[in-house]
Amino acid sequence: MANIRDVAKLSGHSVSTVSRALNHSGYVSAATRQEILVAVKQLDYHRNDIALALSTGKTHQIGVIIPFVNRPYFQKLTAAITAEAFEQGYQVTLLPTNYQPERERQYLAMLKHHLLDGLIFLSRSLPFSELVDFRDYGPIVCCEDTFDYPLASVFTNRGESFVHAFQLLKQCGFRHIGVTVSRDEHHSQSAKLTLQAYKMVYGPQLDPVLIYRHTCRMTDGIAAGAQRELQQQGHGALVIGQENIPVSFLMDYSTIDHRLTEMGTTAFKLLFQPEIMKQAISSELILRGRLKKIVAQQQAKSRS
Amino acid sequence: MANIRDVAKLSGHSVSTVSRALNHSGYVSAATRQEILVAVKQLDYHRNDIALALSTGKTHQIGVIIPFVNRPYFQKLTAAITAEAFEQGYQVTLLPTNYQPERERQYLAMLKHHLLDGLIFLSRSLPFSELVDFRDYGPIVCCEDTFDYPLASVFTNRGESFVHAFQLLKQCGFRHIGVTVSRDEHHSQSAKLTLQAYKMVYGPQLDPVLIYRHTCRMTDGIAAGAQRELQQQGHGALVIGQENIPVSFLMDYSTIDHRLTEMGTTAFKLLFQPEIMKQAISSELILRGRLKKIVAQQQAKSRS
DNA sequence: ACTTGACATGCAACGCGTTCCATCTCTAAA
DNA sequence: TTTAGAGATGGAACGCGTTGCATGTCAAGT
Repeated sequence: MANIRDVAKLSGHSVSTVSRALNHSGYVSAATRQEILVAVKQLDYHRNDIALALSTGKTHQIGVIIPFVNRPYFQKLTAAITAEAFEQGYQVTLLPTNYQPERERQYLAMLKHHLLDGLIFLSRSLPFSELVDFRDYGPIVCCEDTFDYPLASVFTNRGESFVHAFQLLKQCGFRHIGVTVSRDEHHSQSAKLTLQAYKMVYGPQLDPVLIYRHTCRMTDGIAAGAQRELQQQGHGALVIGQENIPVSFLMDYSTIDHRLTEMGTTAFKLLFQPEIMKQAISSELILRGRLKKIVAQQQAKSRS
Repeated sequence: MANIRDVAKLSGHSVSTVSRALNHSGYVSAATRQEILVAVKQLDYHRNDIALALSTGKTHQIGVIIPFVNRPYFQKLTAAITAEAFEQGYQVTLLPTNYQPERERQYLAMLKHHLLDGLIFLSRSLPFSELVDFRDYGPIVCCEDTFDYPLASVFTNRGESFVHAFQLLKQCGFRHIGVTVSRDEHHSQSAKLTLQAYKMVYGPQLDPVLIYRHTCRMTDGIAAGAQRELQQQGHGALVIGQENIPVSFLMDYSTIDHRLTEMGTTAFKLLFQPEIMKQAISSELILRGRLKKIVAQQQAKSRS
């Protein structure tokens, strides 16, 4: 593998001139540049990006901390981040944690070591206070509300969306509501928000029997599974899912689209806009199936 | 950020002794090691992994070349590779291509530049002949049959699985078969194998009308979509999908499991086992719904 | 008493691109 | 004619961990 010194030798110019010629920085005469390019071609020289990273202190790599790589929520976010990063000349490294704090610490250390130019947390088990300590080593963005902590944050206000969904259900006359959660409300932000929203709309008492636990192992369509069960049992209940995943269209149930693509894109952008600290993304309730009809009827009624 | 020389100075030992102490290589007395560890703690020293990579020529990063990050086939494979890589102390960088040859070339160059220790192709648009040129720069593994090319390969023998599936359908008395393909059979290995298998079982003439084209943009469950349509139309046809994705269970149709997790794991392992060139993974036909019943009846009949 | 080798430690080169600083030329302005 | 400054180029340090080689000590073996 030829290096820049080989090119310098062959072309008869100095290393610094070669570097300038290849980076279009500083002064290099047209003739010299030409000779250098010839040598580059002849030796099939390509810059060693590791050396560059050591020299400049920038790796053009960002890390995405992700609990599980096989959950659609995270996949959608990752896809969006990757696309945006690519656009900007950055590479994305996936950093799976299984929610193990030790792994998260390990990845944070990578930032410290200049292995990464930035870090995006899709979710985390470490407390915000611990993340804050690493801000000095590089930009960190969290894909959730970081409240008063001085940590860049992009998030959909899921709480509001949930309230909205429950209100709609109430208006449509639904009285018995079940909710599914992954971890309990003290560990899962999602669970907390869901239950809070329920209580805000339906009042503080929710029958514990109607809280269903699904496992983190489940890789797709919790709502889809519920929908299937209910259909098979001929039960009259309907389902509202999340993330507008394809199966929700196929199985024709309503869903809350949290605009994850926009969220991912924004997360990447925030890495390099330290002046913006918090960015909210608004989500959308997509009506389908029976719920859609019911809502349409309601609207028709209220109009007449 | 403290570096190894700072630690050497503070501890009163040489840089090489510090390096040896931290890497548990060579001889270092217990007392010296202790003093060095104290200095390390005091300075909050952590090794700069970029410098390490430059020095050793190993980055512990492998690249996964992937056309689209949002397709379940690739996601499953990626998840498996990532898990195995993590296990072995490697990091995975996702390299999305959209099937643009230029991007693939760019990623291959990363291998040349020692930015990556290895490269896994989940799919590609470049010809094998071009990939072969890069073998000297680092290990490359393709997740498809590379035939006579000297390129490491892990693949499920999809052709055989397809033949098996068609044979089963034929035995069960199905006469009118439709197939779906993404790109035409000259560009898509998958399409080619599917059509070949059909012809092998049902004879050379397949009604062109029954070849359905689906788009690459479709992110999930082509078979699921078909199943849905057929059900809605009350059509008697049944569907066989691929990859055993969760929706196939939910919607209760049969599927061919190509064992992608095993495939991904194997792909990673092959990077560092240059002696193994080709590795086949056998797939499995999972019967569900009506097809399962029909096959069961057939078996009962043949037994009696 | 002498050799051998395990044990311990340090020096300096290496990997490689970038960039500050010094030097030199030549032209246009004063 | 002198001079400032643009234009061009090279030298060398820098970023930082690793490792081959040289040097030195000390105890066990002969």
